[in-house]
Amino acid sequence: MYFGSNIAAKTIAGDITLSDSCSDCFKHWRNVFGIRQNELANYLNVSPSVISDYESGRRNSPGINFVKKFVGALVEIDIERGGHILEKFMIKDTTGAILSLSELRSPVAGNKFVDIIKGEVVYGKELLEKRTLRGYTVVDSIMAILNFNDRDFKDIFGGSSERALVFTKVKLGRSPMIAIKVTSPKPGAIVFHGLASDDVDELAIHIAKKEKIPLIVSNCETEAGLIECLQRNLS
Amino acid sequence: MYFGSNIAAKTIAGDITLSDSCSDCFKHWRNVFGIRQNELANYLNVSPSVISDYESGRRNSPGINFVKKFVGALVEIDIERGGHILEKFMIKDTTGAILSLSELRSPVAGNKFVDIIKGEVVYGKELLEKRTLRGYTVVDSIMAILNFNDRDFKDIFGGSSERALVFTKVKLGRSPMIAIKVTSPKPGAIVFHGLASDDVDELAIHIAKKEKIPLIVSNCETEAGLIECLQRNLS
DNA sequence: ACATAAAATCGACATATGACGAAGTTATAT
DNA sequence: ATATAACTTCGTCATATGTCGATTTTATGT
Repeated sequence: MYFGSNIAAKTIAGDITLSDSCSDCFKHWRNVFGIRQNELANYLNVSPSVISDYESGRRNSPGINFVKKFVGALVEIDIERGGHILEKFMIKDTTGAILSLSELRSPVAGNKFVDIIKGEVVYGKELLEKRTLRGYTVVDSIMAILNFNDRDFKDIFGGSSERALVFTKVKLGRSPMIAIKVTSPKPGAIVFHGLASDDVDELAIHIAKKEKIPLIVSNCETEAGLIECLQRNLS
Repeated sequence: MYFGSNIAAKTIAGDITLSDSCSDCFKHWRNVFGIRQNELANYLNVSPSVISDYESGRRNSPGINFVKKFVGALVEIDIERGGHILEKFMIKDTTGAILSLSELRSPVAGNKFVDIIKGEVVYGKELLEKRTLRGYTVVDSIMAILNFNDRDFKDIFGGSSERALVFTKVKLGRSPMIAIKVTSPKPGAIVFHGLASDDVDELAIHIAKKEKIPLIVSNCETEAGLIECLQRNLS
């Protein structure tokens, strides 16, 4: 199962933005995706010369809106064609633990996130007032404990510490919190699913306090329901 | 050992560029690094109101040059302060196999790269004429074979297939090429160090041909010398 | 509550972008 | 060698950016 086309897009956008020669970069990435200037221009509803102008370096500091449109088009065109180029840059989950993963275009307020997942805050109500989240990852805690290594954790954070990490099939929540404790960067919020808020392990709460990470229990009926809530309400 | 501050920078730049609200993003990242508008403005030699204008969304498509300067400043200020924020986003090599890793600001021509590493092209002279490289990774092939897993390979590519992958302590080069064969994305060039060009394994060359990846043997005296050459000549 | 630091707002203006379309180049295949 | 597809170059112009400095608003610490 592949995840993270948005992470791939980010990498490409970052590459273009930081490059010394964004014109070369534009051309490079268009070529990687095997798309004609013509096609791209059509897709973006601009004249082909616009693409060429960018690729030939006529403008030296294009606005990020153009970069965004450009990268978006590469990604979408590739997806239309089957996503074979994108696939190479996406995360391949070999552990079977990742159930869902997304980076949000615009951040959500912590409180709103709690509502979306029918959450009950076990620790960190005040923290959530101020915190915003920019992505989430849902992992099967059983599979994660069995199969994750240190690097897997880094992968699922996608470079941002403002993500929610959602564990499903949680009994008491001790082991997930231990995993968090030894990991960096830390998530901006942790969600448990599968247990009542009263059942959350004391040590887990203790770690949450120490690390200042809000701890939430989701009362969605099912795992699938939780994932659906996230996907429907957050983009 | 940590690697890849440039990858961190890219992630941040990509985040800002693709974000729906780049102004929020500017503010977010400045806050993550704990830098005052004031300080940033000083560092960039602009008036503080410039920073505020960007963060308050007065302009909706800032040029990538500003983004570049902005991210660069965050990174450099953090490094001056000890690099504690950056560290969280960098790659931590737990395998001991990564000797050096860099993404270049501007691409190098394949041929120039060969010269820099005192290279002898075993296969793919023509390919190198046209190819450019945008980064390199030097790995200890012994350590890599012992300790790398599938994901480590993905990590060291940093999202770009236009990288050179340099293996040191190579005997014949067969196992490194086998590793490449099962990996994606593929590097743009492979360098072996530690053996004579005549000793390169036939099967290794065969794979290189099949995958259309130039295969180069570096004649630098020592591993350390090779790494120094790279660091001195490429940024 | 008050002083001070930090951040936001805003008018102004030189300069660069974003986009078009026509005309010119370079590859590539027949 | 020629036709065609793919790409580059360039003049043009409306609009947006990039930046400043002065002023007002919002935090923060005591």
